[in-house]
Amino acid sequence: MTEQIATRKSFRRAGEDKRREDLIAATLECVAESGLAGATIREIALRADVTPGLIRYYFPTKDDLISAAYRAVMDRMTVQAGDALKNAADDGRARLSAFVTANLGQPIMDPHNLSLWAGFIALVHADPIMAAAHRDGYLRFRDELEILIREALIAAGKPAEPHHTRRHAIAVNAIIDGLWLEGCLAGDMFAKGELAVTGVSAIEAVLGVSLQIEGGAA
Amino acid sequence: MTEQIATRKSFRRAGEDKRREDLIAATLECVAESGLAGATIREIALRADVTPGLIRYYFPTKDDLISAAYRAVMDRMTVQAGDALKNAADDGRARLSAFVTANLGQPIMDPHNLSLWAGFIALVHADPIMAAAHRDGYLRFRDELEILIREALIAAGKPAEPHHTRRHAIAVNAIIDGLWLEGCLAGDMFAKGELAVTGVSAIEAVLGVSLQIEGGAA
DNA sequence: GCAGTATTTATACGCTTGCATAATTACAGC
DNA sequence: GCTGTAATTATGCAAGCGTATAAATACTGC
Repeated sequence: MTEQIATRKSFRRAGEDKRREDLIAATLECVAESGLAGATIREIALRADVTPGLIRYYFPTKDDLISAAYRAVMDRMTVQAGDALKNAADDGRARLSAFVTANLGQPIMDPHNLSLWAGFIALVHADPIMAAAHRDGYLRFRDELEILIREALIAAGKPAEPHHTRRHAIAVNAIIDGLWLEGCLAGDMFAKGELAVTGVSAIEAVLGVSLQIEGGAA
Repeated sequence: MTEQIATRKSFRRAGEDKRREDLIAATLECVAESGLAGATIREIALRADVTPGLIRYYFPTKDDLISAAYRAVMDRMTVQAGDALKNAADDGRARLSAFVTANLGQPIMDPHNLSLWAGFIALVHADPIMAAAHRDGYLRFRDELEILIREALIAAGKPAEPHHTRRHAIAVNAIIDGLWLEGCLAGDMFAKGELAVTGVSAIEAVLGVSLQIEGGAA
């Protein structure tokens, strides 16, 4: 039996980018599993197979890490929704439909994402910097949506005046957010794909346009 | 100059109900001001003008207090929305419209409420008790909404089959939640009453029913 | 190979937290 | 008024938190 004297942890250096990524990933794991309260420096370090001190080397304060993680989640969701557009048909209606469906299905509509998001939203009220970060994200999302709506209206041969598309964007954004919430919080109460269908239908009604075109995309 | 020896805090006994109310109110103040993280036992006790130990007398654990506070918030919002119905006309369409408008205006659509709500939602994923509390509130709200929708459809002479009203309730609930979110987070970006109007319009489109009847309610 | 430095570990400090327990005190019933 | 008890305060503890700082180590350039 070898004497197990306290020995210093062996380690390998990792590039700055890699480390930051790993630390953010570990943070998201913690939050996903036990909420923001469970995302302690020590627990995060444990998951990243690193000692707590190192975190401070890359993120001066815990808030820096947390807000970086928040941005990462938002970016990830944006990218995931964007990917759905790449595979969509050219038609504006199909694109809008694909966008909505992507946002109301896996992996975006996920309780873990909600936990993270809610934790941050709770901070928005107290922290102006966080509030600004959130507003940026919100406006970016809504602008993207407004463009998709305009394209869908045009594809359907309907007028697309800015005054109307803005209001439509607000309403459609609400539908997506609201259903996303419902799905994240009580996904088991709905059949698979039910919320996506519900969302597309509601949006069709609001826009007065059918988003289903014959021989739809895959 | 009187000797200021450490003297025991004087106190008056309060009824059990009153104390519970006060403690919950103090909890809500804390959460509203600085998020769930700011709602510590000591800070809550301070606001309620009570010593920390007393909290344990009424709420065995902190989670008990927090979840009680969450239920209180939900109940309050439910009551406020319900009040709007009392003053509404008899017509099902007017009632639905009033309900939506109430939920998308003061005092329900308020950043403080959002902070509270988000803080709790962040816990739902990790805490089964909190999850149950939320689900109860959600279903109660949606059921109430479904009844209003059915009445509105009937008032408009439209069929109101359970299969349809359920889906409608899901969609309308999403619209209300989504717009409520938008308003709470960035109320200054919208004209007063804009979101309520947007919500009613969107719901009219989804239901295929006009909620505005000639000589509308006050 | 060797020296220098950026990266990582180790250790510890000061604070705050939720919770437990014992001592006190206001009130109710007689 | 006195007594008993329920409500409240006071005190303290053990654990966990974020952060600071110094020592050790893996890698880089020569």
